[in-house]
Amino acid sequence: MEIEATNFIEDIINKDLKEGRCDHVQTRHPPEPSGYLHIGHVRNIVLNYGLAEKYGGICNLRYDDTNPQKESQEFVDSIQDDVHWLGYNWHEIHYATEYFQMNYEVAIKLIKEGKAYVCDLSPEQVSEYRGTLTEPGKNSPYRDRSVEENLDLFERMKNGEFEAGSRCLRAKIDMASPNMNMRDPVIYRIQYLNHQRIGRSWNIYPTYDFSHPLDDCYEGVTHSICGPEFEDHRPLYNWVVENSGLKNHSRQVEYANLYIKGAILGKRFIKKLVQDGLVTGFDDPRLYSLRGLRRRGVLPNSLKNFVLAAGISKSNALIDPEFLNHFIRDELNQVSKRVMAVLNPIKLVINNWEEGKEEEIELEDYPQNEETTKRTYYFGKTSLIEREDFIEEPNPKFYRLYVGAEVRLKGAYIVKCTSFDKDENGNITTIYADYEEGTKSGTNCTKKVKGTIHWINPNHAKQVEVRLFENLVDEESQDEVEGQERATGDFKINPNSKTILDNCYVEDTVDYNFDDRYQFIRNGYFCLDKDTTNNKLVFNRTITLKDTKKK
RNA sequence: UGGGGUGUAGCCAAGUGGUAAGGCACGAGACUUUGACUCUCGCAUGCGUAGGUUCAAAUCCUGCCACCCCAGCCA
Repeated sequence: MEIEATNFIEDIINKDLKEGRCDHVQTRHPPEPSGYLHIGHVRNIVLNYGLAEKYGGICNLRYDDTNPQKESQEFVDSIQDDVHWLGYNWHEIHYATEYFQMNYEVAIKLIKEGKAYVCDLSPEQVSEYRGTLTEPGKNSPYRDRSVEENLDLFERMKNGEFEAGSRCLRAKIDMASPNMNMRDPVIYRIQYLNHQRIGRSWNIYPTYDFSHPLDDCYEGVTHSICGPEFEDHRPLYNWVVENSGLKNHSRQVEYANLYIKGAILGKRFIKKLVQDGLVTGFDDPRLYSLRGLRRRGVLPNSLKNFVLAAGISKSNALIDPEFLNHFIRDELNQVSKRVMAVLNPIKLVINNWEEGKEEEIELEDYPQNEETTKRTYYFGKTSLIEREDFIEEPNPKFYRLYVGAEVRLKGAYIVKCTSFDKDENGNITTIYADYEEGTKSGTNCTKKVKGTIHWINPNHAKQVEVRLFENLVDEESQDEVEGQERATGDFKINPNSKTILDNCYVEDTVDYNFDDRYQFIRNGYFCLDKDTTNNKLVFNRTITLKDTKKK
């Protein structure tokens, strides 16, 4: 399924193209390598790579690696891997740190033109001088230093002569601006850190506000697409570009964030879950990290279709998880191999079936496709069926097994339940039924029954481990995790978020592969997990089937 | 509180002066060797709110309300 969607960003691009503000489209995907990618990043990735693709332009991957305090090589590697998994390719790969010399030269130009100055105020003082939301700031006493002194001081900052935090370079704009970002923003700070890519080669680091617009211009970016939090940085973005003397003028376009109700997003929250041992790692299947989703069995196109269908607007969206689930199911339904598996087995014995006799039956691998392959399976006297497919006390809304009820065994015969055994503790141990001749599936049997259940022949079964997942966050505290910033860590973890069943059976007639997706009839969509316990196959349930059972 | 942004159904979201697209969810029915899938039908006299302009307003104007972002030498 290909989702076609246009949005306001394309309107802007079309207008720019039409009015000659640009003659091509170039975007960039600018992650900071400070965490693993999660579903909230997919929209940005789809937009940047997708728009470039759509307009025949290019999209570079550019790491915004200007703050070594939060970054590491682990994250730069994982980001590339995740982008590839989503099916995108960058044109070139760049790092903000590549442009440090060029950034530095622009800074020198600004100083020479009296548009930037070295400030000796401490971080606390800078904050004090900045004023508040309602009161204007006041000028730094160092604001009017001579060009020569600024040049000298900046050079010495670069040479590592001053303590970190003791001085910084600031753009000289307007301390009384109602926009806090324009009150002489810091554009360079001193940091003596070992950067993952450039080591200790620089003692001064440009801030995002300074490097980002410049880097966009160097690369020839036409549309710099970013989150809503940068909307009031746009005047600063433009100030930097206009005062840089660079030819290319990129345009910053903001769009709103996308959140999923009940999902914990945000790098720092996911990190906390991992650190606290509440999840097994960044690829825990319960997480909405790309790694987690992937291990859970979600296919990348489902994610793309989801963000495309959700649309792009300027109002922050808190989306119902069922909306995502729909796209996950939709794709899985098309590609999954149908297989019978019993998760919670109970024995079913056919009274009127000859002991030891097995009959070949035919099952379709992909009944959702016209030209499906088929496989042979075996029906015998004893089967394993799902415990919940039998009920002791009949209920009019229940149309599976109870004494006297008729049900079809998928691919085989219609059977009628006759009795059941209980052990001394009152647990049901065996169910008995009669099969009806002439009702085999695929023959021209006209008899119809309400229910069809799946089963496993224990002589042709693999015992496997199955992992079922539910929402990580306790439902009652879901409201507290609505938005990324609101997820303060107060949420409760759902103790049932992960269930491991180790007494499950699947047909042994199927070849199981890591890349394949399976629908266990009536039990949901599954994929193989890399972990194996006791040499048993381990299946993760990606998602359940839609449940429309009448209550 | 100064500035910026956003308010269309339970959740997303089209709409740009001509009488409220679409998807998810939900409800009813058909089909069915999966209570899945598929199909059919239903689902806003209403567009945050109060006024105003107009033959005509979700769209234009004015006031008000709600939510989000900004006072890092983070991005």
